[in-house]
Amino acid sequence: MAKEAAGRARPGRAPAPAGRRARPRQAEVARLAGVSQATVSLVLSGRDLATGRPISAETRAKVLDAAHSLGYVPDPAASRLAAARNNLLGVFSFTATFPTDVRHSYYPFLVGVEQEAAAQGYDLVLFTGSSTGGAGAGGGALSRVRLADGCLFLGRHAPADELRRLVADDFPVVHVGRRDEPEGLAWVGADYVSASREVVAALAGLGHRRVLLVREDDDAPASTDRERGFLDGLADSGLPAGSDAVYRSGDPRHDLTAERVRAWVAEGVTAFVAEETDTGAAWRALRAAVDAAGLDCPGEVSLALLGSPPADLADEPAPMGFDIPRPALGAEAVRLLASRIAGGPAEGTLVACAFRPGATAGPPPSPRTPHPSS
Amino acid sequence: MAKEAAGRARPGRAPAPAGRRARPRQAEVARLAGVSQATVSLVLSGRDLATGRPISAETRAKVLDAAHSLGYVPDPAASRLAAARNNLLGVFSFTATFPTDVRHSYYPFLVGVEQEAAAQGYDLVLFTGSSTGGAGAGGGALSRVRLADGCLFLGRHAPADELRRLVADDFPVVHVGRRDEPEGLAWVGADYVSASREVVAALAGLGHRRVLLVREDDDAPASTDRERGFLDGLADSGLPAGSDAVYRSGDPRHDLTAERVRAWVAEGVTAFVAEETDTGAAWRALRAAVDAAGLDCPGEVSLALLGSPPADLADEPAPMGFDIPRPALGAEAVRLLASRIAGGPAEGTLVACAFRPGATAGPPPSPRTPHPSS
DNA sequence: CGCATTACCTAATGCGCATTAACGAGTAAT
DNA sequence: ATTACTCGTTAATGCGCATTAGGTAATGCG
Repeated sequence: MAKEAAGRARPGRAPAPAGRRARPRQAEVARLAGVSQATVSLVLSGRDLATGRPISAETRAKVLDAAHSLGYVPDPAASRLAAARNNLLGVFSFTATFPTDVRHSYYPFLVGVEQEAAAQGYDLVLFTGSSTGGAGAGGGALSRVRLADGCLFLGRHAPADELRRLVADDFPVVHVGRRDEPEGLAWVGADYVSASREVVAALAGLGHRRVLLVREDDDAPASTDRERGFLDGLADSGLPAGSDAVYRSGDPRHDLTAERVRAWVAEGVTAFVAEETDTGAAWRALRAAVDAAGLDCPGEVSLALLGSPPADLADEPAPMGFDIPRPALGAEAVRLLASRIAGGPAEGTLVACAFRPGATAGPPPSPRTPHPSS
Repeated sequence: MAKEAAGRARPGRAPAPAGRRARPRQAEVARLAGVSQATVSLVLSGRDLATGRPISAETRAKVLDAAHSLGYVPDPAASRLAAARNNLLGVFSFTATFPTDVRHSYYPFLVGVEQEAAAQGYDLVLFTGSSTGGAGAGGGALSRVRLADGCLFLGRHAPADELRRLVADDFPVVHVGRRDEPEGLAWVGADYVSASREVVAALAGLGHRRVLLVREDDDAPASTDRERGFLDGLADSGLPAGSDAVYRSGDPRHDLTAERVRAWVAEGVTAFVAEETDTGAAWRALRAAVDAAGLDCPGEVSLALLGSPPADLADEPAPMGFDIPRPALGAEAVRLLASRIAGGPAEGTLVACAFRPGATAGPPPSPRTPHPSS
């Protein structure tokens, strides 16, 4: 082609402003060590040992010395471009700003993520949904995320379309939390169904025959799974699992009054179960209503929470329920992501929750007065 | 050289596994639009308009259409490699894990950082010091950081050698907090000297003649600045500013006893000032000792804190002192970093703190009993 | 009508690194 | 001694994008 024209055009970047000594490149290391750049790359990436690539110990030493004396550090952007990987894992959270808010706290997840990432030889990079800077064309999340080899998404507010897009491009993505929406999305989630079922089984085992679930008006998988587990649990124990076993309210704090609780108790309900949410509204409302109704908790009614109590109620007696193994979930997510990066399948994984006996449940009161259901 | 050999070797990356349709490149956009890749780059980066580069409106439209219909998103790694910039700002914090701990909370800074970054058209990327993954050779921080165009460093635990290295490589770095150590490091800091001085002036203005500073055994600039401001403030008001005006303890909780406080008061000290630290140890110890000594706070002794009270003491009466304008500091840091990226100088900037009258300081007790000092 | 502009666009090149075909130098086998 | 390898290293190439020197067609000027 125009090969003979070579030498005429001289585009590319202008040389760095004089006086600025730039960071050393592999080429400099190579020159100092008296070898080629390719050898430097082989040695420094350890690909020689791993793939049984033959590099003499002497050359290795020369290269490593040179790299060390120059203080060589690889350019992650170049690595990613050339090798399509740079050992970086992205973590994307869609909180308002930084994932620093303790209430929404992703923190426990992140602990597990961090540990497992380190174990797998990955470094972490965090992205947030808020900064909608001016990164040229394209959506905010989409572009930044590709700096890393793969990305974890936290929180139910992960925008479906961006996720869909990443999945379509076959970019390794793992969502923390069960999620069906974008077909082909990998996720890890807590097994709310089994855990909720277990809680109901425990209550039934204590002798409760009428158990009521209090939930908010939200159709996230996290909520529906709990309800399903609850109903399954009732069915398991042969208890009535009709729709009147679930009380659903958009504003429990308002709707869940002491009178209502008393009415339920009069009908024969001996145990209440609340779903866990960000705010813990259902649980708070339930506790408050039971208190207001003057009912003794482990004595007259039993309570359970399908999750962990909010942080600010940590000093109250632990409710019966289950704990989400958040660090384990995070770690599992990293493992799955690593597998995806390596070309593994995009599967969904459930992690079991730990049952918590707590101190808010006991046998139903008195010689059980049979209330003929219906 | 071996130019005639061209065509024989066919290295480079293996083509993507069949079936995986990859993310679109500029080349695809170009093909669809019927123009060259270079034109696509020009149009999409807006460099045509900015630099008065002549691109016909028709071509622009064709390119933009094509890009949109393909859902093109730029690869940040490639951008960074080619242009040495990708509109990403790094934020590096050296907390144990993620910057989620409320106590060390960098949160207020980050709020400002985030706002200003968005305003300047940058997106943010967070790094943490903990993940010491296996990113090949080289230090953890050093490599990751270069993904971004520049980086903010938070916290006094930023490792000096890595910072030095980045500065030496002329990588744009701004440290949040005054810092002299690596020569040529840009920083933004709060003006503790002036603020502390102001607090002392306020106490002197109330009539106090003997004021004592309680500080921890730490030589970070944040501490020494406060001491200097304190001493300057004493000098300003003509008060004795000898070394006995400062009580320094490695473990205030232990050393700062009620007896000691009583002794100081007997010597004529009427006001105490504590430095602010991560833990708030000095302030806690001071409060506790004064309480234990049975001294009424605004009445018999005045107290001041050179900073903001720890979060868990937020409901106590606000101490006299000053507040660090953390969001403003964060914003200023971003401005400075942007300037550095654009080639600006590596300067240090002080931001003024806001004086807080509080409720822990009043006039000294009684008809001032002149205690001949010494 | 010939030459200089001007307006638009493209070819060519490199950023820093990973990858791989191929080559030179030994060594073993035939 | 020639072939057949193995070992150690390098040259060449491209990742996806930005950049810049030209090139080409349309226009201005005398």
